[in-house]
Amino acid sequence: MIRLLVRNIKEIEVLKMNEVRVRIAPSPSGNLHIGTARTALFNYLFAKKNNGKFILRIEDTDAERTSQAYIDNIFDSLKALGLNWDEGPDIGGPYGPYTQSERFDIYPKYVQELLDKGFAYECFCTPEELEAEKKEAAENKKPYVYTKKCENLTEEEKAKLRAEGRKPAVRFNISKAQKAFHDSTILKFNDLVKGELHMDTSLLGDFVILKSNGTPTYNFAVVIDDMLMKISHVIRGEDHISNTFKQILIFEALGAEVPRFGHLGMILAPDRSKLSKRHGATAVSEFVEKGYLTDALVNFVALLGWSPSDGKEIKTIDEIAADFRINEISSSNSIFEYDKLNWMNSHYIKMLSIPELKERLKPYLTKYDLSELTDAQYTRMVEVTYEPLTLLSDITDAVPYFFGEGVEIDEKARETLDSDVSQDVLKTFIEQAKDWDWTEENLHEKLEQFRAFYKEKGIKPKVTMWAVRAAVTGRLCGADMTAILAIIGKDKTFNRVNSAIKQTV
RNA sequence: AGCGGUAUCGUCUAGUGGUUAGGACGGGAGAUUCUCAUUCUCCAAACAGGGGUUCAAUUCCCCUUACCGCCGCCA
Repeated sequence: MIRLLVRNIKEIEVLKMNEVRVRIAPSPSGNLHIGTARTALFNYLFAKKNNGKFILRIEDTDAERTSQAYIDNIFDSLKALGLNWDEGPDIGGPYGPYTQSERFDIYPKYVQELLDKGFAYECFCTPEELEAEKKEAAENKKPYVYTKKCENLTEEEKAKLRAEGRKPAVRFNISKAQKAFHDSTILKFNDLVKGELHMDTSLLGDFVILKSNGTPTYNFAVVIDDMLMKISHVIRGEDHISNTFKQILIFEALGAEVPRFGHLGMILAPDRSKLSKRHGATAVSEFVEKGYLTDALVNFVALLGWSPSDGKEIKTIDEIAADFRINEISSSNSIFEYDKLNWMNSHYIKMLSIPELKERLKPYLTKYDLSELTDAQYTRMVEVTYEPLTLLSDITDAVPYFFGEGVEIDEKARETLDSDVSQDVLKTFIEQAKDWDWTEENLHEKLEQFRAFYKEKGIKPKVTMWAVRAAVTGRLCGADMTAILAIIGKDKTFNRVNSAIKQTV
């Protein structure tokens, strides 16, 4: 009985060890970047698919570049995208804290362990000395690697340097770790998306793991945190591949289980450079402000590297998760093209219900006085204007003629109004329409008759309507004319048409 | 410079040792419509180049080229 229990516990332990735990670890030195969002998405999808945990960790070891506003932005953006985390700074979890700056007292212990095991050593080189070495390497067109000058300092030498007031940094001894755990200088690992990756670690310089100010560097803090948080799979951008080799060695030096790694291709701007401000929005929050729907953003970004097995590209995040296989992700870079995102966004806008649209459009209608319209009129306005929208914000410029008394006439409309035909149409319109019953249903019928009336005179329906449209809306294209007239009402219509009619002496 | 990675229509991609190399966005043409848009139909558009291996290569191997990334006491 007891034996059975022990066995069960062991099995549970094994299961726990095998539990999928992934993380997204943004550094709060900016708003959540769309590329980071994609990495987060793939981590999230992988976790969901494998019944694992998705963890958020804030990497703020560099205090100078960190700000609370960025942290908030990261939280908000991730939430808006629907990438809810199971453990994180705000909600805690079994392996917290989840903010690196709050973990600073954890790291020294492991630095000491590495020091004790001989996998790390103190380095007293000054920034100036290092700079000189780098410069020399560059002049000789040699790749720069740290000289290991401080590797074998004696206690006396160290004491002397300390007495001079020098504060040491701690460097990781790559060759020692490599030798301890591998037969050659070649380090290999099997990447989840790229397959086997290898690297000659003798080409790597001993890197700093603890800065002279006592704070850990990224490469070290990441390993300690991933180890302590029992991260099973590290999915991140391929710009981290060279870090991965260093990090694997630290895991090994610490006697920790090495997680599995997967490296994603990068997202590039259309000019194949890094996606930056000059290409437009880069932060998720900027896209949202512009009127992109987070569902569309998620769907679009998932398609950068991943493709659905059934060929249907429009999918919810849950559907994508169910269909997600990390090894099927494309390992090449992909270009962020707005064309498809825009198409997808308009598609998602069309899938929104009218009540939902009415609410979501409101932030983009603040320059108008919505109280001019009844709820029924506003509903109708939305119904007849939402279809051509690419962005929610497009609504702003699509609806000015529903508001205010007069209307601004654009150039094309002006030209149209100036023609004799248009003037004739408008005069006739006033004459006929004054007796019309002003319901949309009736207007539809009357306008049809009105067009027929002119068609008999050889005037195309298009031309007839252009005159009315130009007078009432000030432009040549826009929503359904019948609906427009019904919404703005008879008085406004007449006022606008009348003011478009030239007064002849 | 060194090291690592990637290479299918313009873009995102599917796919296979023998296929008319498929889809989506974008582009073009047409239909519908009071306009713009929507919607629908149709069309054009790709295996980077050179060597191998093989009866057969877009697919496997090598080289070249191009592009991306990394070479911090940044993350």
